[in-house]
Amino acid sequence: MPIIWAMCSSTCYARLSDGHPQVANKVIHRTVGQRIKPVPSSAPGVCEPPVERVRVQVVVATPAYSGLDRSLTYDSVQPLAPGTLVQVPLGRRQVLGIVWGACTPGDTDPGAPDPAGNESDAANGQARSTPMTTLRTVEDAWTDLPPLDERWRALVGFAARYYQRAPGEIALAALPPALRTGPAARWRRQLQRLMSRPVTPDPPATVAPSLTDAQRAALAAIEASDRPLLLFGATGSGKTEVYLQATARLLARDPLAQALILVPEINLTPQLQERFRQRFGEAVVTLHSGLTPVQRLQHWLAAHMGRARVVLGTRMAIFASLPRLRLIVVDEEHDPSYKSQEGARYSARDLAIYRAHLGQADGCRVVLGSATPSLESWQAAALGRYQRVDMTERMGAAPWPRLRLIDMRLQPRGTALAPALLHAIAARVARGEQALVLLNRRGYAPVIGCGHCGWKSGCPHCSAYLVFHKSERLLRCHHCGHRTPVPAACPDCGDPDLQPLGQGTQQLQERLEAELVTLRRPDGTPVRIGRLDADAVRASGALERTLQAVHHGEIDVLVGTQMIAKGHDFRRITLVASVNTDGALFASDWRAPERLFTLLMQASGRAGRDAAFVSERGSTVELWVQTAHPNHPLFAALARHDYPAFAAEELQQRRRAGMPPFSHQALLRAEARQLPVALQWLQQASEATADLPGRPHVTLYAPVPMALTRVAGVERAQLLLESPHRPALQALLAAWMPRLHALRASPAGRGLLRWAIDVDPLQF
DNA sequence: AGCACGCCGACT
DNA sequence: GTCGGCGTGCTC
Repeated sequence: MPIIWAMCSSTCYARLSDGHPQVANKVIHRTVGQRIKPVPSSAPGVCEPPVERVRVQVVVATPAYSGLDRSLTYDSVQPLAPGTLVQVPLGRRQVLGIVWGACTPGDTDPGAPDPAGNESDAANGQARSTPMTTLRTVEDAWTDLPPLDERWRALVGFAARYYQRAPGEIALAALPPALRTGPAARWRRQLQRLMSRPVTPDPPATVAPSLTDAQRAALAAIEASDRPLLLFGATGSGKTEVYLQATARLLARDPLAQALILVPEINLTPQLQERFRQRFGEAVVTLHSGLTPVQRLQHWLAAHMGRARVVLGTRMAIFASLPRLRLIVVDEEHDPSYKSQEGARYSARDLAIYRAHLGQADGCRVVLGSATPSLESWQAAALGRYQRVDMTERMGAAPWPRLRLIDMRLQPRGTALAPALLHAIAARVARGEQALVLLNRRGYAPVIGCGHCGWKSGCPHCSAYLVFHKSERLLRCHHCGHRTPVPAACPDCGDPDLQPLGQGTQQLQERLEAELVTLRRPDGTPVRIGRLDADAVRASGALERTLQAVHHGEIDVLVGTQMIAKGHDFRRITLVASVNTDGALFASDWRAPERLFTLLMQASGRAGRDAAFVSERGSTVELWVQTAHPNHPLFAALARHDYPAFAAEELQQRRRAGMPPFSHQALLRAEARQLPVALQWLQQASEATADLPGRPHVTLYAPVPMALTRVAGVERAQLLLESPHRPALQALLAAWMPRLHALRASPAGRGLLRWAIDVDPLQF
């Protein structure tokens, strides 16, 4: 006992004398465990006397607001190359870290400023002079794995600086979770198994289809250009074949080169994945959140070791370790899912540009492809920063769908589906054609209400309505997950007359089933209505089953949210309809028109993919849109499938209003139990910018509650910053961060739950 | 973020 | 008299 006492901290001693045996025992065990355990070392023999002790800078997964946002200094018994994975003690835990700077001699004067060549540390070098004697030791180093290369670290460093996060947070989040959490032994086995596998066979010799002139021109431009390439190609114009052949030619030219293909959501584009597999076989790996931990580790390792030649993945794949990366493709570059909405809010598309820039000396190219590019990219091409290549011709497809606008002002109030549209759908189904019906609301009805007193089904935790899900007989909150049985009577007045208000995909499906129940297909079989939304695809395999059923013609009408507009190549669809369009047209979000145009273009691209099928039965291809604003200029451009015209119009408005891409924005978000706390903190944060660099060029707006103020019992508010000058905004944000940390810790931050900065926000 | 400590309310 | 809530603070 006396020995233990001597090693205990003073608090522990005090506890013992307090006479709380249980508490004291807990403390003793922990303290003793920590102090007595000999420090394991990867080179036990050289531990004493220290031979080549060095200090290393290590980043670990600590978020920016933890205060530990810079690299940590550890003692090491051997020099470690930057990029080496290490296991280090942090508090009572052992965590995975990455060596981030060059090693420095271990015998430096403890008080001397950190001599590591780490600029961020040098800039914030105050109070970093941890005395040598207290330095803890690197526990283990994965020296059998090649270190993460300099370019990768530069990418992570840039992302950290630009998005105002800790390098360690971004770096560690980019590694497969199994590496971070799994036991080292299992990880080593994986690595060895992978190393012992035979080398990836060369891609199968497939016959690539011959290219159109436009495709050949695009291919040539990819190889010749020293700028990012914006591939402006209509749906069905053969963009994918350009990606495939650009990749094939690269791999043939350089036997070690790697290509990175980014897609918005891999589950929704099984056909793209299949084509890459067919063309490149084993040389392709995927990287996305749907993989099992072991798969993700294997695929990541394959990329890191250079065994995978092609990585096909979602936004997270932008951080894959690819030592011989020579080509990056961002397919559907306008898609908002490239912008991360939690954690470090990075844009994979923007980082792709930077990553290609980092690899430019080695001839790394980047291609952004879209039929409806983001206005940011469109403007960059107009300014010559990107090179634009057009592919306007649709291959093998029928003429563009004709736009049919249904003026909802002329329909009886509350009409969900205009009779004319219903007839059109029925006519097509009777001819053996298919229809796609878009409705961006899942569930049966977005809200239920009391016809007597006006009560509506609000969520108790959120400032949102509970959505009525008829099949489950539940009211569900789509924001916090709250679920409750549908009440038999109004909770306020007891009236049993509760009505579903508005229409969701479930109701639309039910409605169409009822309306078309007597209808028969050409072969005499009854009509089938399918549904595709987040609820319908929750069950595993449901998505694939439904997609297959549409392909095989078992489903005649597919109702769904925007996910039905993406990527699928359905051959027999001749009619696409948007049922509830106006919500997006006049939303408070100023990017809503852009998203609507993109969605409707994308959706109409699903129709008439097979020209022969359409002409065989003398049919036409149509896009039906129900709207109360048929004269909106957006529809004029849509009728002509004229993205350039739409972009020109929208850019002109943006320029006048000083909106992106003519300005750059950042949001400071704050969350608190009480709204005033969040608002007041933002106000103080705003005032704390007065003397910051860049301030004269930055506009700060008043703190406001978010559009959806309360989610899961937390009130959210935000402060918008805007500047025509990106460096000014960046300088302000960087200088602001330490003050925000201080403000959080001060009395002003009392009651604040969280805060975060979102650079280039997409959602407000 | 984890993970600890510490100080207050309901139970064996 | 203990179990357990989450508020505050620290981690090279």
